[in-house]
Amino acid sequence: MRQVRTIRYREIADELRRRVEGGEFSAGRLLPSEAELSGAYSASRVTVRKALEALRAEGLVDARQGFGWFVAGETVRQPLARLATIEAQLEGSGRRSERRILDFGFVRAPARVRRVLGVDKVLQVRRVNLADGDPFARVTVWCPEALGAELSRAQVQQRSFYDLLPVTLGGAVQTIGAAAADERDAVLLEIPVGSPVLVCERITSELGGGAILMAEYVFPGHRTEFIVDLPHPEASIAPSGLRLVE
Amino acid sequence: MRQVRTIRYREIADELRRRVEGGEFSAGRLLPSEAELSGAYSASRVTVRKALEALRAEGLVDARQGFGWFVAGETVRQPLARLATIEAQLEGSGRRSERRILDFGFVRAPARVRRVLGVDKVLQVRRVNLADGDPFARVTVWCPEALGAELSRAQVQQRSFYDLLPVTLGGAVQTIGAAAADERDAVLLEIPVGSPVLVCERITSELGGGAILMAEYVFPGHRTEFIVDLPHPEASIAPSGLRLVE
DNA sequence: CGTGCGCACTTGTCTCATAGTTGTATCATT
DNA sequence: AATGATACAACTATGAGACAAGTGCGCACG
Repeated sequence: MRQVRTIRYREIADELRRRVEGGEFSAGRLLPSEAELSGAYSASRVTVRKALEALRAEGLVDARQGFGWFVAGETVRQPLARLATIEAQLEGSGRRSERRILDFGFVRAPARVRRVLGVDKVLQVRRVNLADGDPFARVTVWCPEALGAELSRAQVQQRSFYDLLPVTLGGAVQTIGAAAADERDAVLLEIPVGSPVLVCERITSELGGGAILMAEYVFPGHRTEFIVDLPHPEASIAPSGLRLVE
Repeated sequence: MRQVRTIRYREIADELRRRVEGGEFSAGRLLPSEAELSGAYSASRVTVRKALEALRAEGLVDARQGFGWFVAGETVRQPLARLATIEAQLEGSGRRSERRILDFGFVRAPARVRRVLGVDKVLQVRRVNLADGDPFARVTVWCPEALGAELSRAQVQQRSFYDLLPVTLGGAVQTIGAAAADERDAVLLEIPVGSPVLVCERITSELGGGAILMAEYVFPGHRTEFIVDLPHPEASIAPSGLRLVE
């Protein structure tokens, strides 16, 4: 029988795959550093890295420079309890968050936006939100021209509308639905055309006033989910909840 | 013993979340100052702040400059506390609701259900919910064999599990995601294969205990959407003057 | 008695420093 | 070609500290 020449980095990759899939490193926890693994498996860092990169190619793990290796593929879970920006929630869960502005301009509002905000001309900003470098949401925000007149493209890229607007926010109503990705969103979110997406619409009101901000969010279905904490399920019919659309 | 790599600020965030949710700091009451927490956890103010900001992103706490950190309060919990059974909501909106049981039996639980409920054998009920005669949800419910042993097929057809189970329900956690309809669900819901659906998973716990009921809901995307009312924490914060940290 | 001012304390936001991590080379060895 | 050894750059989490800005409170002063 011929001696099979084992390739060390594949052995290590198999071993690590076993450990990761076995749940040894739960979500959020880091894998041992390359240096530690190097010691544990008596292999050089080069070899350990090759193994880890093989697993990254499979989508099992991922790494950030200066941070470490971690189990990948956990969906972004958005707690749906309070009025917060997605960016804040991402930062809070330790992810890197950026925005890429697609377009920025003052336009005549689409019919529905006109009806909700009660104005004709609006600032419309389309952008893509990235989580750890991957596209994670396509967002369109509309705000009345009067309020948005002071805003610049650079400002909108760096901070959220919630931070920028010079008003006190009163609350919001958000709807969550499912749809199929159209071609434009599919390209932006790097998913196949027709794959399921979560579509949300959020109408934010001024404290004690009417609607001042309207936004549409499109999340890829495989990466995102909302999570709702229900302290007392026996309470009955609510203003919020599931709604049948005609 | 191998050293587990952790991220300090996440540890502190978890610990603080535990303390806040455990009711150690009642609503409106101040948390210890960043300096105190820094000393208590032997971490720098930077790290403590990162933890607190993570909790703020979740909406659990908030802060005001020169004042302190405080629990964001019960006031916001109520509106969301009422996502009751789907049937109750339908009845409330004046629609006729029925259930059609697809199958009813005691089986070995799927892996995930086993992990959540912590039991091996379960009662599994699959059904379709109808609104005004049209299918609008495919539901699968799992409950531990011990609890479901007394239930009959006729019973689950007529009443909801919430009504039937002889325990006091404590709360639930529900996730909402998007997916594509597989063939089986497509037939049941009378929609094309691959069309977008809302997929929800609800884990209900016994009062003061662990998970006792797990359910999966599949709604056709074109007919259903969730609507959520999001109050703003700032609006409900008690004004200054309340300063009660031992 | 009331009012303004300062003091102590808080969060918000910087800077600088350090240790540990991944990313990416180069060169030698088997 | 796979592996080992090494070096360095870029990045991250964390620590320590300084300062600005906001808040609450009590005290001196009018």
